Amino acid sequence: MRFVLEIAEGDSLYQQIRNQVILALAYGNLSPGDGLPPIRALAADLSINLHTVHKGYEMLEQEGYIHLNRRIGAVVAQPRSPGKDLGLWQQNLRIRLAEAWTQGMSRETITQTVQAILADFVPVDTGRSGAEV
Amino acid sequence: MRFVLEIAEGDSLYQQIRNQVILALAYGNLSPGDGLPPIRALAADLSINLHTVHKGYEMLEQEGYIHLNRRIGAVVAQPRSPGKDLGLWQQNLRIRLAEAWTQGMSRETITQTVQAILADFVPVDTGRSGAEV
Amino acid sequence: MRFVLEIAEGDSLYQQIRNQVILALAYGNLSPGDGLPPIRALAADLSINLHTVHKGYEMLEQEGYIHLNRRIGAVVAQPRSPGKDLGLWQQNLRIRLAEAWTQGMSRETITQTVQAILADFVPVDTGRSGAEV
Amino acid sequence: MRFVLEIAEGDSLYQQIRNQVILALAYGNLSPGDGLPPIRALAADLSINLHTVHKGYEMLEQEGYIHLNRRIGAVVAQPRSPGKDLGLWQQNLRIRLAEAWTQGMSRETITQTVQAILADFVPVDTGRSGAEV
DNA sequence: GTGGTCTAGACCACC
DNA sequence: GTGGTCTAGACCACA
Repeated sequence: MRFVLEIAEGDSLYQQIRNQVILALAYGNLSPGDGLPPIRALAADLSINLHTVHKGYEMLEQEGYIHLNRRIGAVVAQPRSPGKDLGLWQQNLRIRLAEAWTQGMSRETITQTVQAILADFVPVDTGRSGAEV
Repeated sequence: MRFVLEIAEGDSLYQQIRNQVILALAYGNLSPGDGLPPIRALAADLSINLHTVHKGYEMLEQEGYIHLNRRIGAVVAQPRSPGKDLGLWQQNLRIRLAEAWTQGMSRETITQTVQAILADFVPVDTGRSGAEV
Repeated sequence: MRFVLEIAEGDSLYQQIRNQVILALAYGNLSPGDGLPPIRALAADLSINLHTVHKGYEMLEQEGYIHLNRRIGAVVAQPRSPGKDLGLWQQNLRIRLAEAWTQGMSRETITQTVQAILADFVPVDTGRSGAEV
Repeated sequence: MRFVLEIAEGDSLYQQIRNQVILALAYGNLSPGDGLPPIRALAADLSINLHTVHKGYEMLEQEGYIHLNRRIGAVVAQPRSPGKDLGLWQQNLRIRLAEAWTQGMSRETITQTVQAILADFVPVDTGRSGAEV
């Protein structure tokens, strides 16, 4: 997979790494069992520090998205049970939607935007896969 | 409107103030023309620093949500055109949805969650005033 | 509270910091609402690096034991819902008990040891408290 | 006995091997005099490195659980006197219990959990042999 | 003055 | 060669 860091957003570098991995998962560019680039390699590739990548990977591991393993590096985990703090997530979503709403976007437009995004998502592949890494 | 700050949230205090105002707008607890609490009063009420409240208000003004006026204080602005940086907003929304998707939430569940949130939103009243502050 | 780092155990430094805080909580030397030493101060006190302390605090925050806040530093959180991954914890406990068992410790002796430890624990104080920091 | 390695566990592979042997001993699936699988066989079976298995066995030998013999392989030793570093073990147990306690588990619940685990343990059979390996 | 992020470089544990 | 830990020092964001 290709990582593209859109620097200059509000998000920190490691947050962006975390987000990119999750997006890649949702879009099917990354599947359970796939390996992520070694920390050092990705760091070199992005010209950022090793520790910054490490922190991004650590965050993903905490959230259950990947496993970090000394032997085989970082691999995408099988999707687990709910886990996620749903309340915090919903509150965040609520704010995002409120932003659109107060900007004059109609319920229909917002819903369509959401649908359009969801339409591109791909079911998480539980089996093997040869996604490019 | 009542401001409630969650000290434990990941968002900074001024971000929370900003978010609460937008949510209040979406839920109809605040309408264009309404006045926001004076900076000093709110700061005292929340027992936080003046600067923090000011920063929150400043952010809202930059985004076009309110007008800051030394004489009459902060008042909610009329909704403007799509001013918002749509690309950044969509990208943020996309990540939020991808989080849910990769956690196993179905399109239907996600859509329902969105609908449920939108259902509670109230059209921004462009010709009223006097909402309790 | 006093931190005593028993170096040379298998645990890493930040793990030991994490453990000490949890023990302090169990023994009532630390209560919800209490402040932990600032990262830099503790680091200096223990003659270890700032980042090592930071990682320990971060771990505690992830586990819900404390809140990290730019304004007021690290404070002990109110006890939350279950949270903890019970399965992993039980497996760890099981191994610990199996070690004792296979060393010839009787059920009675093991139980007594556990009781003795539990006897010294103090209910988590939900109210204010003036525990020394 | 069957070895099952959890790649996602925090413990290293050789630690897991060591733990599984001790658990097998406690549960009576392994008894003094029994032979452990040959290093090569186990390594092949788990598809891990020879060194890793060897390190696990070495650890067990240092702790007095097994004897390593070039001719007859690894055999479970007779239980010895309290050899174990009791202080370290107790401290570890104390932390485990403190975790549960600070998560709100009551003395009764913790004790019951301990009892439930102990109930399944089987006295180490000092005069048997031939358990399936 | 507090924590948060990023960089840099070293050494270790595991495999 | 992989991730894990620790050190060191800089700069930023928030209050």
